[in-house]
Amino acid sequence: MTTAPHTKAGRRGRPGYDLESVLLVAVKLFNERGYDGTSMEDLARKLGITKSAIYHHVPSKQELLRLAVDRALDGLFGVAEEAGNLAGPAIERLEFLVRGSVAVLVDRLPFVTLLLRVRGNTKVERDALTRRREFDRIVADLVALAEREGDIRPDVDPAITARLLFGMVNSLIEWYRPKRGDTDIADTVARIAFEGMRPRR
Amino acid sequence: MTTAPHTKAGRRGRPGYDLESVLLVAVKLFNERGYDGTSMEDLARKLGITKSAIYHHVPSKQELLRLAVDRALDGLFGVAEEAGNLAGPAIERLEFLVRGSVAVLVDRLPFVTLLLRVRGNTKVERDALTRRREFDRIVADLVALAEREGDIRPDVDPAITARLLFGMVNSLIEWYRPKRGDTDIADTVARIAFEGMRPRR
DNA sequence: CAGTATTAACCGTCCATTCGGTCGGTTGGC
DNA sequence: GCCAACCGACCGAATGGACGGTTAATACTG
Repeated sequence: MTTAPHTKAGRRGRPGYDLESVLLVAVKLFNERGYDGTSMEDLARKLGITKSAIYHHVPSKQELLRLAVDRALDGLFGVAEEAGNLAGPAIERLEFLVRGSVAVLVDRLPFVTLLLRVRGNTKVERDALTRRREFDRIVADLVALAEREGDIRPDVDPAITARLLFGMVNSLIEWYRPKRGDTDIADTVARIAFEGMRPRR
Repeated sequence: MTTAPHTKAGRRGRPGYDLESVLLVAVKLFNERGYDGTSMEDLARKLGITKSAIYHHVPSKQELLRLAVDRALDGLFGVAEEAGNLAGPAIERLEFLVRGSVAVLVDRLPFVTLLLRVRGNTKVERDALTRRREFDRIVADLVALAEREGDIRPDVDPAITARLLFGMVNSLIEWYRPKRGDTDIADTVARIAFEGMRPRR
């Protein structure tokens, strides 16, 4: 099945795909079959154009990947910065960060999905992993601070708590598919994470 | 860097790798670079033998993958069955299932890691995904039952609670590396999951 | 205990196909 | 007539896999 080239109106030149629309289809395909499992020929077929036409929009396959993961990382660092500028106890900033991360995850689902599957084979992937680890460290520091403030249980290594917390958050990419009319997923995640799985009494 | 062929003593034929030892190295490599990102030549180089020698042990690259993911799935279904045969409230069986899953995850870390990254490109991968979904359904049913018994908060869709719970559990493959002397990770996970992140009072 | 099967691991070479990518030329809407 | 989108032919390298022959251990036999 091919994807129709949805050209934005009011553009010069011959209508068809632009970089943005190519990227969207590419990322979707990368997520379905894996980056290495998707050939440029596969992508071309899906787009309904030839392989060489893709190279008019983007210089390399790696560049497609870079554009995608950067979009995810920029979103995550955006909320991390917001959370850092906040006042109040660490636990509240942490909850803000969790809710914000979920929002980014949902809003840029295909991009974050791709990011979280990067292995580190090439420079582009290693750079992405480096930035991602930076983000993880911000989270870990915040959890550690919240523990020192007495709002996170002290009998578990805060680094592990942070991992488990964002393990839960990041799992969204595996199963969450936004539907209109469903309750706010960020709220659900925050509730399970911060209030626990058991019923409140 | 090549891996030394650790032959078990008292075996017939020329010493060297057998299927098991090839599989171990292969799975490790698949996890580092991704299945599609690892060529049989890469694997051969790592093993210190030629590519054709690998095909003496295994008929295809896909078969290596099948062996690996089956080992993971067999482990998970093992504890699922155990949990099913248990008596007592659903919440207790669920905790048993979580602890058991963590144990399998840690014990068969490389195999489960590979399983959780399978995309569904080939028949082998689709079969694995089918079995995995079966396991997820078992978990979801158990969570739903525990909710009906009043031990899981009713204001969140049990299917989502199940996803988040095992999202947390499965995240172990991304960061947990067993070290001797550290506290039982299954216990830590169960505590965070069932008692929550906040301090007990 | 010598010699011979038997067994399993391994090598070298080859092959059809697919890979990411290049290049010069063409098409079609503003 | 400008310009972005696109085509088709092509390239060198890498891919998974096939195949026939070789080597080094143990097991069986007289």
